[in-house]
Amino acid sequence: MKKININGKPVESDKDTVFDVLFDTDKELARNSVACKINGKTSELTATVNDGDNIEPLGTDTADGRKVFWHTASHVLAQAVKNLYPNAKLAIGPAIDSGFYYDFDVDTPFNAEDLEKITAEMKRLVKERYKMERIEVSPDKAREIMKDEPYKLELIDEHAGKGETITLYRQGNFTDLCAGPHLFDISKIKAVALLSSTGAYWRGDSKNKALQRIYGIAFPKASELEEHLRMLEEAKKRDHNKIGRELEYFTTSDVIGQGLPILLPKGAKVIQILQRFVEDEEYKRGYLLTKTPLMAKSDLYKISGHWGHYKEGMFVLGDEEKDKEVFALRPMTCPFQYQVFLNRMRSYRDLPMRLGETSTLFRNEDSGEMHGLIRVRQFTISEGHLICTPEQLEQEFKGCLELAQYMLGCVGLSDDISYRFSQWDPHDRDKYIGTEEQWNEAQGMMYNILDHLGIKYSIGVGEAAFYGPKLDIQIKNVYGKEDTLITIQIDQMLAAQFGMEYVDKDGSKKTPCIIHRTAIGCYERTLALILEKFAGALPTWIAPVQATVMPISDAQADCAKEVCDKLFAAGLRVNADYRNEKIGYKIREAQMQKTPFMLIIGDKELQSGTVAVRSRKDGDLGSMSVDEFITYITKIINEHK
RNA sequence: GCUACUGUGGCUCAGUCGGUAGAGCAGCUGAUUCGUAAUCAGCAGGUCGCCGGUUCAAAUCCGGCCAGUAGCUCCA
Repeated sequence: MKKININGKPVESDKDTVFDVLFDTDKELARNSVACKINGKTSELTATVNDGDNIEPLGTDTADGRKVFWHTASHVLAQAVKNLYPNAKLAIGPAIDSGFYYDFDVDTPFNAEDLEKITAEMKRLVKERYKMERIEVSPDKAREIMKDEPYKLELIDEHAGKGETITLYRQGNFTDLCAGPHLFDISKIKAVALLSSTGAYWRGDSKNKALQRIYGIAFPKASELEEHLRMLEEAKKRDHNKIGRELEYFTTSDVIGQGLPILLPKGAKVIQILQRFVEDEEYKRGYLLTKTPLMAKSDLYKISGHWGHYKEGMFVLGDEEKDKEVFALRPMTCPFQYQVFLNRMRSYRDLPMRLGETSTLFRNEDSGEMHGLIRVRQFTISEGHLICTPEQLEQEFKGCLELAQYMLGCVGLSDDISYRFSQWDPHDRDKYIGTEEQWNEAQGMMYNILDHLGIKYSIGVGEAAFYGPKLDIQIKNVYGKEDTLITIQIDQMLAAQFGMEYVDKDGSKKTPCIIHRTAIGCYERTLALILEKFAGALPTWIAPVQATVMPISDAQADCAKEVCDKLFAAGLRVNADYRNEKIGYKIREAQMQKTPFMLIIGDKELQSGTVAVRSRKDGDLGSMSVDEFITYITKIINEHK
C-alpha cells in the first residue's frame, strides 16, 4: 500500500497510475480530470504514482488542465490536416492561454472551407477514441520516423545536441514529436472550433519561411464551446475601434493616412482631462515642465544611437546623400530633454532633476502594425526623464512606480495590468548598445529595486530598450493581445553618450543615472483601453459628457438652457446640444446611455425649480435643485483621487 | 513588411447568373410637445475605396494601388 496525498488529503492505494488511484478514490473526480500535478509537476493521468507523492488532479476548469487539453487538441488538428493534406509539413503546435494553434508548411493557404473540412475530420477522429501513446526513442530512431518532416528534423537535432531522449506521441496513424503531457485519449475533445488561419513565420523570425497557422479552441462539452464563442463576440462589442468610432471619440481618413487618427471633440476632451490631470499631479511631485522641439537634425540621433538602431522607425525629412542637413521627427523625447540638463553646469544640488513633458512622438510603424488608437504613427505621451545620482535611483524609481500605480487607480485599470521586467537578449548584440558588464549592472539594479518593492513580474528576454532594461506595465485588449501601457526604464548609457555630468560634493565630475518613464503612457492608447474597460460608459470624472439635460417638451426648453448654463459655469460637461437655442425634448444620441447622469425637466420640476436626476449607475435619484446636483456630482468627481 | 479576409450614401447593411443601385437609421423641411433611444409626412444624399484591363455592357470578372480587420514580425 502506498500513502498518497490527493489535493492534500491522505489516501492509501495499491494502484500504479494516477488515474487508477483517482478512480479508486473518487470516480467523479477521475472522470473530470484531464491531467494532474505530481509534486507540482504537470503530468498525465497515466503517470506512475510513488509512495508519498502529492497528487493534484487537473480538470479543464484549471489553467494547467486546459493547456493539456488544448495541447492534445492541437495534435488532433495536425492529424486531421495530415489526413486531408498529406503534403503538409508539420512545424509546431502548442497550447496557448486562449486555446491552441498548429503551424503547417503548405503550398496553398487554408481558407474558410478548408477549416470546415478540417473541423469535420477532427470530429471524426475524436470518435475513434485514439489513445495518446507516449514513445521514447533515440534521436536516430526519431529521425527515421520523422524523415519526411524537415521542421521536426531540425527540432530533433536541437534536442539530440543536448543529449536528450526524444519523446513522441502516437494516436492512431499519426505520430508527432512532443514532450507532452497529454490526455489519456482524444475522446474528451468533443467540441472543437477552428477560429482562424493566418500566416506565421517559422521560429517567429520574419527572415524564415512563412507558414500557415490554424488557431483553434476546444472543450469537453458543446455548451462550453458555445459559451466561449459567445464571450468572444461580447468582448468584440467593447472593441474601442468600434465603439470609439460609433460614439464619436475618433475617426480616420484615407487622405490623412494610416495610423494617424483624428480625435473628435469627445476624444480630444478626454485626453485634455487626462493630460491636465497628469501635468498637475507631476507638478505636485516635483516635476519640471519642458517643451522641446518635435524634430531635430540627424546629429542628435547619431549621438543617442537612434540613428544606428532606430532609423527605420523614424520619419526622416530629407536625403542624406543630397542634402546638407537631414532632419527627423522625434520618435521619443529623451535626447531633447537631455539638452535641458546640458543647458548649464549642473551640481549634485540640482539632482534629482525630474523633467516632464506632454510629448507628441512620431514612429514610422510598418503598415501591418497599426490598430485603432492602440498602435499609431503619431501619438502624445506623458513622457519624462529623471536625472539622478546612483544613490537616488531606487527612491526615484519607486516614485515613478507610485505615480504610475496612482494613475492606473484613477482611471480604473489597476486590476487589469501585469508587470514585465524587459531584459536584453545577450545573443542579439546588434540590437543593443553598451557592454555586457553595463547590462548586467543595470539589470542587477533593476532586480534589486523590483524585489525590494515586492513587485511580481514576468521576464521578457529581448524586450529591453536598446539602451537599458525596462519595467513595463502590460495590459490586454479585448482580443487578449497584450500591449505596454506604461514603462519605467533605467538608462546608464545615454548620459555618457551625451556627456552629461554633475559636480559632486567633493568637486569631482560624475555621470548621472537616468530613469525614462511615463506616468499614464500614451494618451491615445490609454483612451482606447479605458473605452474597452468601461464599454464606452466612462467614469464621471473622465466622461466627455457628464450630464444630459432633457426637457420633456418645448415648454421647459428655456429652463433647460438655464440649467445647462449653470452646470457649465460650475465647470461641468453637459450634452453637446447645450449651445443650441432650442434644446430638443428628445435626445436621440447613442451616447445618452453612456452618460453618467440625466437631468429631466418636466412641468413638475419647472414649477418647483428642480431637476429629476437619473444616474446611469444608481438609477433614479429623485428631484433636487441644480445646486444640490452640482454638489452631488462634484463629490463623485473628486472621489477618483 | 508577410498571410488571409474586407471596402456599396454620415452609419448599419441588401444587391441573385455581369444588364447600369436599394432599405433602415442619421441629416434637412414641415407637422407633432410626448417622462427616460427610434412620432408622422416630405426632401435631399452614391461615378459602388482609387486606377487600369476584359466585355456590347462591370458594384459584380482580372491586375495594381489605397484603406480597414485578425494573426505573424516589429514596438525606443
